[in-house]
Amino acid sequence: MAVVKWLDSDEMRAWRSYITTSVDLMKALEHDVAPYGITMGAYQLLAMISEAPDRRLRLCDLADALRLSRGGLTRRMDGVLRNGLVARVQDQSDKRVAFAELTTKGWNLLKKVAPIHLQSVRDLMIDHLSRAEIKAIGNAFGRISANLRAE
Amino acid sequence: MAVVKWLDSDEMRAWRSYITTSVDLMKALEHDVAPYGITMGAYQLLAMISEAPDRRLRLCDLADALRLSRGGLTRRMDGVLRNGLVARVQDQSDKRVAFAELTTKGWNLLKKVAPIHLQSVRDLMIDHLSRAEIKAIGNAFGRISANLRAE
DNA sequence: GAAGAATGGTTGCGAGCGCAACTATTTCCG
DNA sequence: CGGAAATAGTTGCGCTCGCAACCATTCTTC
Repeated sequence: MAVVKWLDSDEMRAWRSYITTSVDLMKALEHDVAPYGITMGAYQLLAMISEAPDRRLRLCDLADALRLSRGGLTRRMDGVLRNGLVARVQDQSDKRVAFAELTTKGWNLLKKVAPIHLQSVRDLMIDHLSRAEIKAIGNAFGRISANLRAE
Repeated sequence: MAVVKWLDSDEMRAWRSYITTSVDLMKALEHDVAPYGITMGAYQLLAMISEAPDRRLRLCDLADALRLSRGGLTRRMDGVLRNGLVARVQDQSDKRVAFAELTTKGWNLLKKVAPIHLQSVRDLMIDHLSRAEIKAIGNAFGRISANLRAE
């Protein structure tokens, strides 16, 4: 095995600041939506469904979008089902399939929380970045993501 | 409350690619060290201690560095203690305090896994970025982090 | 120097999630 | 058509971690 090339100081700074900041950032986002009685996990679930046609999504696709295992999704669904934010709808043509569908209550909550969350994203990240940095981050992470999925 | 300004397409791309890629990236890093019988959590713990003077660190400082609650650290310590990678050393002058100290076994494992992890970081992220992107990410996340800690 | 506050660490409890095994349904092919 | 393989979702188990209550020790203040 070839000797691994260590990170130089720019690379190290990028890596470390990225890793540690990401953890802090996620906690801060979580903290900001907590007063509305919702976790970021549930928020992202609602947000995903809301963008789908008819505001419903196959559980399977939802799991992929949320980067959850199928079992993990079942558990996350438990919460939002119990709170009446989402309904579980059985597919009539393929009886293996079920959909998660946003309820009125879920939709109302999402409409209320989305601006809060958006403001967090601005305050904690986006508004601290120059246009060039925003583009750089979009490009960089887009490329990293494409490579991850290709592996 | 003022109307929130929605994200434009560059901002949205930056935000979304950052969020989703980060999750995927963490899982990939976890996957790459798993064959060596270690989790990223334990790896980061070992790495933190290894950088401290005498390769020992107060539990309290370790928890801060790892972004864990004190309880969370106790649990993460359980694992590495059981595996003999780290020793728990009581402070003699202040009997409330304990240190985590790298054992020879822990140090050897770290030496073995560090190049593997480093290679992952390069393959999955750093080597996909231009020098300008690396600097942009270092600057951007450094600034975001400073703001988070200031709040 | 004694009472109360602050600090460091652990523990019980519960939430979130991955994995593997399981059931139900559908598809694929000989 | 019929049986094997694939697909969708759930469940039991285990791991990680935050929170709050708790104990021990040290510091502060009068």
